[in-house]
Amino acid sequence: MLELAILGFLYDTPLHGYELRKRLTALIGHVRPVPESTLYPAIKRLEKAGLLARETQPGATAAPRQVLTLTGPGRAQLRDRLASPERADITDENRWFVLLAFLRHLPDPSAQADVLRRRLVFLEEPASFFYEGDRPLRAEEMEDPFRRGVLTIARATGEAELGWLRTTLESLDGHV
Amino acid sequence: MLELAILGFLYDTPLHGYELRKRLTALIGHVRPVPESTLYPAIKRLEKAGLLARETQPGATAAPRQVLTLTGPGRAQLRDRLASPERADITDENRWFVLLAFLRHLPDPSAQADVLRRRLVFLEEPASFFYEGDRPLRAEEMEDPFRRGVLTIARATGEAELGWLRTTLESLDGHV
DNA sequence: TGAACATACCTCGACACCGAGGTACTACGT
DNA sequence: ACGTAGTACCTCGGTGTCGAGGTATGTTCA
Repeated sequence: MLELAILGFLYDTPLHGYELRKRLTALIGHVRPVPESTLYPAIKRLEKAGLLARETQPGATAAPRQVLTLTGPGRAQLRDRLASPERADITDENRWFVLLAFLRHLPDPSAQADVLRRRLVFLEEPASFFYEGDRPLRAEEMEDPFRRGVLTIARATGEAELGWLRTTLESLDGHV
Repeated sequence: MLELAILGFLYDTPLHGYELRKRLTALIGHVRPVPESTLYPAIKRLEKAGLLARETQPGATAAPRQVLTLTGPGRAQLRDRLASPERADITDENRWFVLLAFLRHLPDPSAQADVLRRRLVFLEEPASFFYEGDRPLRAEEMEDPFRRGVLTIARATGEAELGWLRTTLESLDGHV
């Protein structure tokens, strides 16, 4: 998730680590913080893998900046991760939102539609959180108000997203 | 998240690891799988911390079972984690749902209400995912359909949950 | 002058995650 | 007799996470 977001932000424009961290925090910091001790090793990893290059520039007010730029393989890697996401990028809402945030970087609308369809298939799988034996329990039959809340909220989310997915897919397919 | 769920399930009834894994998979497996190589070390951790005890029983059909039972400190620990959740348990929807799944184990309705109020405060914080400089961008002004989708879905989820939180808080407060 | 805060980057160490693989037994079909 | 699937538990090793702490410069305010 972190690596995808780094690649996504740098795809638009080169950034130094500190600025990158601010943008990452705006995107995913509301859910979980982005500590520097996670970010800087991640940058190193991506650099070592040849996905980004760094260039030292004098700092605007303080220490020198390491300006990070995606390399060719780095740009290809982002498109690849967007076009062929891991299962967890589809199933985990946090990761899915990050993926959506950068999906516009996939050049082909039909490839974008394929990704949306994977999420659609996932959302259409019958799923419940709570079971009595093998039988899924519906919100109406839960006496626990908190578990009922989980089902109620999940259902509302699912419906909102299904609606959005269907209209967006229509308009994407219309452009082909 | 995993540890909270383990404590939550065992609070109801003792279970052996294999059955515990099935229930964990039903609860959170849809978002991310629960590998045995994560579960068994987690059980060991909790045992080492004195939160659960194990008792070997002959297996129903195969290998002997390790039946896991929460100890007194284990039961106290669950109530403590429910009553004073970490920030990430409030902000990360996946973790929040797990917490909700077991919140009924908090004996005091006003303590339950306090936890819901923490989530309410979090949801009421103005938050956006996307910024232009410092200014948060609204769904209407995003030309990127995917980012617009993120905002649309997040808003629908937020509204559904706020509604549920408010009515549930009313009924909890009514019982005090 | 001095404290506080922001900019900007870094390491270390403890620990959690998890794919791959192993062990051992039962049940069922062919 | 053999393969497959399910039950039931486990270790190992590579890797990612992250709190704590460190280094250095610039600005702001008392």
